[in-house]
Amino acid sequence: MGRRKLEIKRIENKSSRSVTFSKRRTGLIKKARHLSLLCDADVALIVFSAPGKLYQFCSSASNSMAHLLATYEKSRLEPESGTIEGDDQDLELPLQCTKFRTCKELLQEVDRLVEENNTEELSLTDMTQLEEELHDALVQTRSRKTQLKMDYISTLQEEERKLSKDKEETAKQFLKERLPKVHVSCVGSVYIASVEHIVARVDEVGGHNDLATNEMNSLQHLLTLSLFNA
Amino acid sequence: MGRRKLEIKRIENKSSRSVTFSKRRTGLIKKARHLSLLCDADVALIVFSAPGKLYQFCSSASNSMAHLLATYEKSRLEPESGTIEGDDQDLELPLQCTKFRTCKELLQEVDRLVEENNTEELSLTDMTQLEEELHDALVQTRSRKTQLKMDYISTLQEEERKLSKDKEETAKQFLKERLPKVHVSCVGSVYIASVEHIVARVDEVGGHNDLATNEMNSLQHLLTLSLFNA
DNA sequence: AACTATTTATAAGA
DNA sequence: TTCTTATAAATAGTT
Repeated sequence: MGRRKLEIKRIENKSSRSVTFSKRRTGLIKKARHLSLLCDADVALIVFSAPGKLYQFCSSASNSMAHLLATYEKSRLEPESGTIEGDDQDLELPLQCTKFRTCKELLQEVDRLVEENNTEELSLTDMTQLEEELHDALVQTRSRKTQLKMDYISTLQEEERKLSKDKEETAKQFLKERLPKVHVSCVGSVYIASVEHIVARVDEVGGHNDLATNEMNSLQHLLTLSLFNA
Repeated sequence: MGRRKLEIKRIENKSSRSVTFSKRRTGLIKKARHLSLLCDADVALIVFSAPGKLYQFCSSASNSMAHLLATYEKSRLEPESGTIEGDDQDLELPLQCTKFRTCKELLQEVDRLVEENNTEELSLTDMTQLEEELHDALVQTRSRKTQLKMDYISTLQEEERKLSKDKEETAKQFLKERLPKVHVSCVGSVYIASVEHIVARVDEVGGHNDLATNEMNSLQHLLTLSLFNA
């Protein structure tokens, strides 16, 4: 939408790329805000410019970007819901990468290629292919590492929920001992509803964070899995 | 942009809200993709519909949503860079919340309000105000909890970087022992560059995840901080 | 930073 | 739901 139709591919001119980035980023964040306001949706948007500067938007429905991301992490553990757009390299890479199940096998492959071309040069094509395969393995490894971190976050959250429940009853008892004065003075249901609202809220506040040592150990286990075990 | 101008506020009609959500979500994801393609930017978009269904987009520049989020978490630890749009409740709440530094003080405040109005009702306004303050404290607490998790992720990542460095030299030595055959057969600089590229990449692959127990303990410390200590 | 000719997105209607 | 179309909104190239 402008003076002429623009092909959707990388803008080579650095200056116009930067101007377009600025304009479209603004527009995108605006549209994200409109979507969340109009449709009561929860939206998080993260943009890194090519030079690596961060821009972000998060709808007010969630407390913060961090909170929304936590919700996202929880939800992605239930893969039945939701759709995914964009490049999902996991769909493309496994075939190539299964060749290199371990770092050892990868190095053996290097050996094999070198030995095959004993006195001859390893062709540039061979090297490029190998480089690509290494890159793919690297991508997969990073993805796996990140996945492990995400999994751990959900472990944390589960632990947290358990502890919240433990404290729930205590907190409820505590407040109920102090609030009967309010109940006595209430003549309608409005105040009682308010008080119970507060009790419910304090229950939520009551659950704070902690960690069991055995959870720690299981994480350590997860994270010491060896490379390429996708 | 349609038959008439639309006010940007929640669409009350459920059916048109749903239709609008569907259309605008599609448009938003399309624009996110265009921004990433045109401007070489890295974009992550997460949308939850009001009923809680997840939709997401992630640009191909990042390996995956998980990878981009990890990058995001890293970058938000360097607060000098980037801008934040959307509701940042941290900017508004601290003044009100400092009143309730601890859960104990909060409960004392409930006591005080109840005693002030001994035989009289606690006014609805009082209750609403108290409710708001409790809510604010809750929001702040959640935000703090999430921040602690984020901090821990960066601790993980730092530990990981340290271990990567330790393994770097080992991996480099290992590959250099096996690759001289390639160097010998190279007549130009092209192949050497390729080989060194691979070495550099394998260095990256070499650094895999692990955890020191003392890091665990320090996390446990962080997460057992009491409520309302913002 | 503005401007404005065009393209693109989409609200309402079919 | 999906398509159509009138109109609003975004923005590419220009100043």
